[in-house]
Amino acid sequence: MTRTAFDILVGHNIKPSPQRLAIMDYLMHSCTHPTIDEMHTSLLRQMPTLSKTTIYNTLRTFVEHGAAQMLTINEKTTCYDADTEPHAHFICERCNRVIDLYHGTEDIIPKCETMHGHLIKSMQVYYKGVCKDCKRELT
Amino acid sequence: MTRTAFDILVGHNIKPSPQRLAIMDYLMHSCTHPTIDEMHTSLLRQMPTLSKTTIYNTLRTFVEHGAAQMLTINEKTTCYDADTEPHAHFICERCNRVIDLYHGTEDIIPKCETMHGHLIKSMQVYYKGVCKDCKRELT
DNA sequence: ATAAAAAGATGTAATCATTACAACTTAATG
DNA sequence: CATTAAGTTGTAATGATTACATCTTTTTAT
Repeated sequence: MTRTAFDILVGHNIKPSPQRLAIMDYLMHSCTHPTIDEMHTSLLRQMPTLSKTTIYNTLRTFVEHGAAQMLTINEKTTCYDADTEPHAHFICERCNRVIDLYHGTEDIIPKCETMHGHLIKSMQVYYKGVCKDCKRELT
Repeated sequence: MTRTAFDILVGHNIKPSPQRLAIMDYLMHSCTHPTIDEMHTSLLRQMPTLSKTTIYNTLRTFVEHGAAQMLTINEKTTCYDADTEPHAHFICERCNRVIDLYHGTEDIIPKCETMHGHLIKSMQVYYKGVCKDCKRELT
């Protein structure tokens, strides 16, 4: 039983407006960690009146309610991930793709509670380098 | 024997111009992970002609040569760290301070070589929450 | 040493992601 | 059904970063 965008929103106490549902649905089914601009461009087809401001507002809401995470791995533009399970991200300096890495974070997650007296609320692990595909093309 | 800014620059094949030396020296002796703007404001006193563009150029050079690391933990502005040893960073959502955390990264560093076929060149670990001092003030 | 070329620094203008804000629309409440 | 709150939209403002042309300093070759 896969969770729908509706379930996710309601489960995080976010009112499911048509715009929010469309944005969450897009984010859930995208594996490319889209930017605000990409989401806007793509979603305009199915929702021609959708404004960029709404996407900004919506994603801030999602992040505040824990329904998505914001990635600042790319200095240029922020991107987003609907998968809120702790996992690392890799960015390729050549093709700029952001790729999920599901290994490597287990060891530092337990320290998420408190650390040196600071209250830890979230964590991000970012790797940078050259992805598998670009590596091949560079030979 | 503490390494000087001169040593660091020469050791990373960066020509030690007066501006670069001043910037590296400031970065090395600062524990606050300064932004470009903060560096500019502070360094203007001792070097009144120093331009912001030069600081941007210089820090790009430092990062490219591995003499400093760029931190994108704060969505608002990029900040920098002259300590290139792998360590984590914590940002306080209340006072916005960026604090070094020297524990928690050892476990994932060994995976820095390759991972799922990707070539890993660098890594960042970011924690967010409320710092010790702000926690106390909130009681 | 000196002229030519390269590297570095500076200031201004342009770019572009993000935010502020006011007007408008839709949903909730009584 | 009327009133209020919540959500959406478009435009304008902000502010970090970059592009670029000019100027200065350093390096190289004659």
